[in-house]
Amino acid sequence: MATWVEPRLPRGMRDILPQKMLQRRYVMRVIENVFERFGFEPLQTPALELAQTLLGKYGPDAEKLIYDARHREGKEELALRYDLSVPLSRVVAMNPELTKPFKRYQIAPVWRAERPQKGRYREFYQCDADIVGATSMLADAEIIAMIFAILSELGFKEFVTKLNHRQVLTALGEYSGVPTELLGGLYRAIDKLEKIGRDGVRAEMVKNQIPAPAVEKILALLDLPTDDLAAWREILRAYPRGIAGIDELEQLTQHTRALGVNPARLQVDLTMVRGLEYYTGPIFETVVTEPKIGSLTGGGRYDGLIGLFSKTALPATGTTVGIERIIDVMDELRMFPPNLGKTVTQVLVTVFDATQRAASLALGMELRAAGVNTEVWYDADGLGKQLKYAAAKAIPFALIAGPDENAAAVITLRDLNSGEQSQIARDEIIARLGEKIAAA
RNA sequence: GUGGGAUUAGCUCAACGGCAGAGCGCUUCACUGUGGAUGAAGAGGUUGUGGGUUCGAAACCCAUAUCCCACCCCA
Repeated sequence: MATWVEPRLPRGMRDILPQKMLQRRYVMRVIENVFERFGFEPLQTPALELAQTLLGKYGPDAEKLIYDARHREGKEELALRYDLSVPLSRVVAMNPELTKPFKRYQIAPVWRAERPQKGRYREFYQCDADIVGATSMLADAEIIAMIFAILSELGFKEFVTKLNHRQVLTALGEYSGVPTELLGGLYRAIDKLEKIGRDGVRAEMVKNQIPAPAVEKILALLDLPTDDLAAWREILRAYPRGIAGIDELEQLTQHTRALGVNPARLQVDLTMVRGLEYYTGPIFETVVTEPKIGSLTGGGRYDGLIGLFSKTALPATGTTVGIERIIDVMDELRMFPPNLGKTVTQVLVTVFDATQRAASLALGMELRAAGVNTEVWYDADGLGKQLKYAAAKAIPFALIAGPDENAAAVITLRDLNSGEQSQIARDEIIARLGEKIAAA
């Protein structure tokens, strides 16, 4: 035997035990169903990518969080994927024959070496849906409509999707005259407006060495309502990129209305910034106000990314749905459907004694053949122990058959939730149990 | 990556320099055809890990790991 080691997990990683797995699977199935309803196809890619595939795509800050994953004696420089958009771009570049627009979804783990916190893990699942090869703002609008479909289907009421445009932010930089190398600091300061207020943003800009005249110009802008497109259009009229961005935001909001998106839950917010460097067009982010847990979805248009892997550039837009945070929020707010069980098992077939074992096993296999998730007890234990097991696992039903039942050709069906028992003819048991399960 | 708090039985916590404990849970029994009720008995601990101070450390000091909180960033 090897030496004893205390069982531990790597930092920021966790096991997902069966009861939690059932919740996760429920959320994933809802999301997958909505994705497919909008015509997105499933895709899978390796957890590992060549390091060069990932490097230089996310910006220096994010790049520090990428996990190295070299084989001990391997020659390839490998890294664990950091998101699903870059692998998608690689796939599209490698498979030019894919029919465009290419709509795919992928639900898979990604790894980021961040400092863990509640709702922030180093290994976590992302659910991405992207459209490659469409320049129309209708594609972006469809992504937003899909986010709304997912969140409302999961039972979310208090959420808001914020919209901004990378080109508007770029124009804002041009307008204020902030040098390119300081733009990141400028955007990050602006992004905090809601959180730290106007004076906080001023302090943040000063801290980030934004020149004083630029600080004043930006602050004047921030005094406008953050969704006043007309006012911003006027101010940015000398900056074609800004105007183009505002045009696109207007088209986008119109399209979302045509798609039935509730306008009250969609807010243009010209101070919303997303960190990833590859965004080029509209950007969007969904936040819930109730538990403060950060954003539930985030995405945008990245028309330049695929061009980094291919001679022919392709436009792309999409979103990440933050399943981990959705699950955390739903757990906290008890949003899971009440009939979402704690176990997959629907019935426990008890074994009355050794002479009944064969009969119980046969009954169990019959139930399984009929599609009922069934467990059969292993040992010659008392019924008390067997029912206690069923109760501990929250198995809803138990079947009992001893000499009394045999004599009458019946089986006792016990409902563990109500404690009610009924005798059912042996040859009707599958049909009757099926009804009970359906009603539960 | 920076700063703060926490870490003792499976879980929630107590003991604050002098014999490591309680509640819940678990096992067995009261109960040879019935779980979540009651009563009794029992099992379970390198006090996160490694050093140090002390006659004596769960407690004080140092380091380290993990979790939580705030930054940073983000799903």
